[in-house]
Amino acid sequence: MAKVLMIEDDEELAEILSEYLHRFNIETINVPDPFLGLSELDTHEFDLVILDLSLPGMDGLEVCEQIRKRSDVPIVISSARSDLTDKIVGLEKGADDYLPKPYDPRELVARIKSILRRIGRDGQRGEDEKKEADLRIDSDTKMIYFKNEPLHLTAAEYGILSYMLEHANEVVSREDLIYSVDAIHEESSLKSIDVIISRIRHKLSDNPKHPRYIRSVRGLGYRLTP
Amino acid sequence: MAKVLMIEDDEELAEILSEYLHRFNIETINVPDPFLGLSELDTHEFDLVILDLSLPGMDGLEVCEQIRKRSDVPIVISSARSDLTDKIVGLEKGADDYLPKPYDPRELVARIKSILRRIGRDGQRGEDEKKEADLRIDSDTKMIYFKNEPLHLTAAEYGILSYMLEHANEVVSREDLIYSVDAIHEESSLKSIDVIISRIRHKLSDNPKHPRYIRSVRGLGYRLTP
DNA sequence: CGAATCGTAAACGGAAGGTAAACGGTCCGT
DNA sequence: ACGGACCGTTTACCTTCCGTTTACGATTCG
Repeated sequence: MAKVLMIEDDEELAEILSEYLHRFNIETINVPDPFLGLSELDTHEFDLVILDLSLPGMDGLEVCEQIRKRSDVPIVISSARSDLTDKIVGLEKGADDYLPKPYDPRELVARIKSILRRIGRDGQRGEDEKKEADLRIDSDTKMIYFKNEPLHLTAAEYGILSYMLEHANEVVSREDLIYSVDAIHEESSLKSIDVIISRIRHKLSDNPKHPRYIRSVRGLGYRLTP
Repeated sequence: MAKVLMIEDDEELAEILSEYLHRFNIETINVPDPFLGLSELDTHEFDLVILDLSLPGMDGLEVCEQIRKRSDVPIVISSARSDLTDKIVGLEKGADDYLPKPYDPRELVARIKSILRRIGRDGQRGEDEKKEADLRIDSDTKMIYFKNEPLHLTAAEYGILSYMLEHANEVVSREDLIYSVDAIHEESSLKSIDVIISRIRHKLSDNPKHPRYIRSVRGLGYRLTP
């Protein structure tokens, strides 16, 4: 069941679409205004966003930007305006598709399915298909590979990353790290960890705003999801 | 196995009914007086209440109101009085059915089954199929799962929710929480709890008007049913 | 009705996190 | 031993987060 956030002020239309989409295994949450939509995005995860452009209180394209600022979730713009410029600007702001109203719901479904298929997140991840971790450590050579490319790490970076790989998916505190990693002196400031984490993130191209690999757990430490 | 609370001062009758109902997969707890009944409701969950109207110490209709005040549990009134006004008042006070004594136990069973069926909580999901709780906590990874999706919680939210999970189905006071949750300062206003509860409810998509997971117990605190 | 309680949006501010830059110790090769 | 490359550490500054308070509407109680 794919989860979709629909930001649409015409609540009746939203209801109809919701019902229709549900028949195609797409679950929707409807919100009538963009601020609600953004806060919804902050608290729940969605596979896709359907965004109406003519919204109260905020320009639709602005909403698009705001969404893109906090997540990479696919966006389908639906709009009564069908001028080329709107379309272009929308797609430039980060939308994945642009659907001029009125449209046939079937087209909407088709486009959604297509986008979800393309990015491989239709919400029904096959059976137990286990995809290989991007981060892997070779116990013989003591090298760490990222997407099968060897990483070039300093001693402290290596120490932290290997420790976190051994404790994958767990929250690792800065204290844990400072005591367990040889290349870091125990009497150092905890802030050193932050700096080295930052450097590792950079080498993993991990955007700290929306980290994929090393996410910080406020007040506790960091968690690695390899 | 549906769980039913029977408030009935004729203990012999209660015993007989209990036995009978048990044959139809209905488990009952008997209490002879209304105060015991209400406190039982505060501490345990029931699928339905059978309430005798001629009770010692409190008017039956008053009991009905009190029950309705703290829960939406279905109520079947059973009464020796069979005047129309009693019946009407009873149903107005929130009862779901009214059964004049004497009645055939078979009718009682039929009515109970009917009510449970209507609200989709007959307590017997398949055979021994264990209903999995929607909320689950993994203490290793410090994550709480909701319908098998990990929740993104802040420290205070996590603290409150995990505490309430440890005390599931009990009423937890704001004082308990403020004292037990690290992320909340003890000197804070109790109102902070309300706000964070509200945020948790939102993340659980729990409608506060008819909460499924976190219900407030006026004047006492909150109760979590995972 | 008024008073108490609850729900929650909004705003605030202290604390935590991100990271660039500077600093300084260690390890080289020459 | 000298100078420089390397890198762990500290500092400083900025941003973001989130617990808390406040305010107001809704609901409930007596």
